[in-house]
Amino acid sequence: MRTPFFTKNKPILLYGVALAILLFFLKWIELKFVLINHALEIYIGLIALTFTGLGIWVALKLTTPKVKTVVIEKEIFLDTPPSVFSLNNAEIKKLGLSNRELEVLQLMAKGLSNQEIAAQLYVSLNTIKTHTTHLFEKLDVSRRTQAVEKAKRLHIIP
Amino acid sequence: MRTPFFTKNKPILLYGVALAILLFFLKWIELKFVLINHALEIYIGLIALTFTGLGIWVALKLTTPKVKTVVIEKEIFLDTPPSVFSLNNAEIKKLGLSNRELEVLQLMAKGLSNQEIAAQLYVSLNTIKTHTTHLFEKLDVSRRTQAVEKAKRLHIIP
DNA sequence: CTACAAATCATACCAAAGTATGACCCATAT
DNA sequence: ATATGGGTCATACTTTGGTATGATTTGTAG
Repeated sequence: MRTPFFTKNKPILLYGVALAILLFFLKWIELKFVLINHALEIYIGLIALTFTGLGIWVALKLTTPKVKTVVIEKEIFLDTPPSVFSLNNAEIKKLGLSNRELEVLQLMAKGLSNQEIAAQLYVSLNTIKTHTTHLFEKLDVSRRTQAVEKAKRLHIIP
Repeated sequence: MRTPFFTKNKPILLYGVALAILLFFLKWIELKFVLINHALEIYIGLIALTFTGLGIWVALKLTTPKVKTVVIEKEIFLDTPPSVFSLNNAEIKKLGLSNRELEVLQLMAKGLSNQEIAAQLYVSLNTIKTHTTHLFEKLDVSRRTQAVEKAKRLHIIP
């Protein structure tokens, strides 16, 4: 990033100009005061005062400000936690659920009856009953509501 | 809170002492330089330099440090949205669910049988059956799995 | 006071869910 | 070739769930 010369050295240039003006001013004062005897102390006092002020001004202009970094934590709420995909597949394998059993489980979770599930999958009611029996054994439950609850808890189904 | 006098005015006292020392120093230089003709410019230059330095030093000591505050917003993702309480209560009122019906619904969602729910609530199986019938009417469903699914969808239960 | 909703319980019946057992087909791994 | 596991289906039976109807009690709002 290129910073223009003037902008970058502004304080220094200002200092130079101010110094030049002051020197002229002091030369003028000198001419006035050399005529008056015993006025050297006042002259020096004025110089001291002026340059002290100049020093203060320069210091204030040149000091780089301290940077204070404040980190504000902004909470963002998500209703879909991004960790759903890896876990469920692992659980399905661990439980040994077959494809068909998984399909039945998903329809079961939607609240469908065995009859409705059978219609959906174009198989007989008895087949669905067999699948549900196997499902309950593998999930270690005895009722469909428990199966759905456990499956959701294990992130097998959304 | 009481700040000790010395600690509070330390820079000012230091300035005073430094000033006193400098004045003595300058007086000594003056005695030396007045003997040399045309040395006034050098003398004044030294004074100017010295007091500029003094001004800078005083400024740096006295000024409260400039603080530039940089605010960085850090996003934190949470998976529990806090908007669950107002909505469900509104839904419960809208559906006209009674306290007891809600209790039954919650236990139902855990996968408990009517028998188990009855035992939990210390009432008879028939009572639970009555509650579930009312629940199904109000939720406009015909099976417990559907009731649980719908209740979760409406954020009535976690 | 009374009308009403909530909560309780009962009896009876039908539908759905769940269990047990056995059988068949088919692809795949041993 | 055969053992294995997934998927299919059936029969028979038990348990649970759900519906219908009616009754009692209690607290509360009009």
